[in-house]
Amino acid sequence: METPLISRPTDYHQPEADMASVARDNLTARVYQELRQALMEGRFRPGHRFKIRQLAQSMGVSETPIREALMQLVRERVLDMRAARSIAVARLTSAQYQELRAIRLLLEGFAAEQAATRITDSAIAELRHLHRVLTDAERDGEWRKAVEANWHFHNTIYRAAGLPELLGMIETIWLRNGPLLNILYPRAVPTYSERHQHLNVIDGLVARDPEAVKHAIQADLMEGGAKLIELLDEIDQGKAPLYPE
Amino acid sequence: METPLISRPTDYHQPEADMASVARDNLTARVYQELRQALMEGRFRPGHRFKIRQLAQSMGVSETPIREALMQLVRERVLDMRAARSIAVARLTSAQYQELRAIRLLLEGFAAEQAATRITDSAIAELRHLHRVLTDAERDGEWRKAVEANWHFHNTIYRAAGLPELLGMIETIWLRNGPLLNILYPRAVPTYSERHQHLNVIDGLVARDPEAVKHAIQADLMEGGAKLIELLDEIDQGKAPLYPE
DNA sequence: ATATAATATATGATATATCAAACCGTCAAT
DNA sequence: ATTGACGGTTTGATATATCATATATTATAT
Repeated sequence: METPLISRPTDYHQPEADMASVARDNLTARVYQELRQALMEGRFRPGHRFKIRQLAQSMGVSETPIREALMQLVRERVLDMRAARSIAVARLTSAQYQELRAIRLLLEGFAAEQAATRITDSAIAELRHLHRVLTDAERDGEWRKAVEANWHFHNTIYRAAGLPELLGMIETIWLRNGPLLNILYPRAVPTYSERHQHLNVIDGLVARDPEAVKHAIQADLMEGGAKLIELLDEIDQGKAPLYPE
Repeated sequence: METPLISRPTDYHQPEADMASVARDNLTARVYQELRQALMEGRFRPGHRFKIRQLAQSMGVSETPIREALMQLVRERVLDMRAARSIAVARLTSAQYQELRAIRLLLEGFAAEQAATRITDSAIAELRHLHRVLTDAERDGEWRKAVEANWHFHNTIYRAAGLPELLGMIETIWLRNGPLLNILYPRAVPTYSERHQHLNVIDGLVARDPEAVKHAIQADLMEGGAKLIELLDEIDQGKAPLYPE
């Protein structure tokens, strides 16, 4: 079910044999990054319970860095701590998803706007490639790959905005959406009115037209989320299961 | 210099004598809240270094909850960890302040808009009171009190929006501004073109006019931050000290 | 007296032991 | 068969010991 996390043993009490290992950065940060990536990739479902000792063993570190990384994800509301005895991947209600989407419209719209005048031609070329990966993956039903390519597409734009604080906030929201999106995507594949909004985004970037890029990004978020919200509403009302058989 | 944090001893290994103490919530959360409040109130300056052991002793708990709370604030960029050997209150450059302000214009503008149609009359009455506290404090040069009243004014509006995710993000940004704002406020007291924007905010709320409230809030942020940015630019260029005398 | 090496100290990072409460299963009573 | 009490187990919470490195201090050589 859940793919086990890669184990990266680094015996703290024994002298390090591997001299090549640069920047022995702390274990908490590594655990945090691994968990973050795993969650973004949908390797853990909403509601999946994490156990500190179990993770510690599977990642080959002690409980301390595990606990610290988990608590940081709890603070970001990526994980949820209920009943003071369970740490689990947060579930998103339809209302929460919609609130986050409203925030995304603002933040990602702004980032897109800023990117329009700063993005490089090579980044635009990368976007064309990523969009092709996305559509190919969707055609082949490779949902995980499609979700990943979509994120890379958006992330490439937002990075071009050159606003690190903004980028951090946007990434956190995507991370919170990750588990749900990966699970539900096959049942809520976006349909586009006529032309895929990504193409409008690219056109706007080529023209260095902030307003056009902003609108295309916002339209993309709305069109891409419409089916998901329908499905989420059904799930919230018990009409559809979160995990179909 | 720095006011010591209130010590709240709770000997974990001894049976609790105080039966009245409800909800023995965890120490990490308490430490986190205390630090957050202290930072919001400007009780620690930008650059102030925290020491885990020292805090542990002054707050009467072990190092674990202290460290955990600090690391969570680091994750939120309220604190800054440099050189892997020091945890300090983050310094904000003028560029960072301005980026955060651009984000605030969006988020707080949206929150204000939403609040306009949901706020209660009693909350509006509270706003009138808070604004009076603010102007009185400014008249008397009680800067800390003015900063606090200003935050309560804004927070009251944003809470009325009824959007918990949005509120959390806004609070985090204010928290990040807290230390700097409290230190620099006396040297960068906002001046208002003609009428204090808070009064326009209140008028807009009374009229339940989302657009008016949004514009007044955004104008308030701009006017309130203008002098601060001038000062920050001077500090960044070394023309003015961060801490005078 | 200055500069460099040696030593001591401080501090964050990690591992681990212990605690208390929640959880789970068993078994007896009705 | 259902329910409830009891005891063991699991699990997060906290405290603490130990480690490694950065920093400060002292000592020694020139």
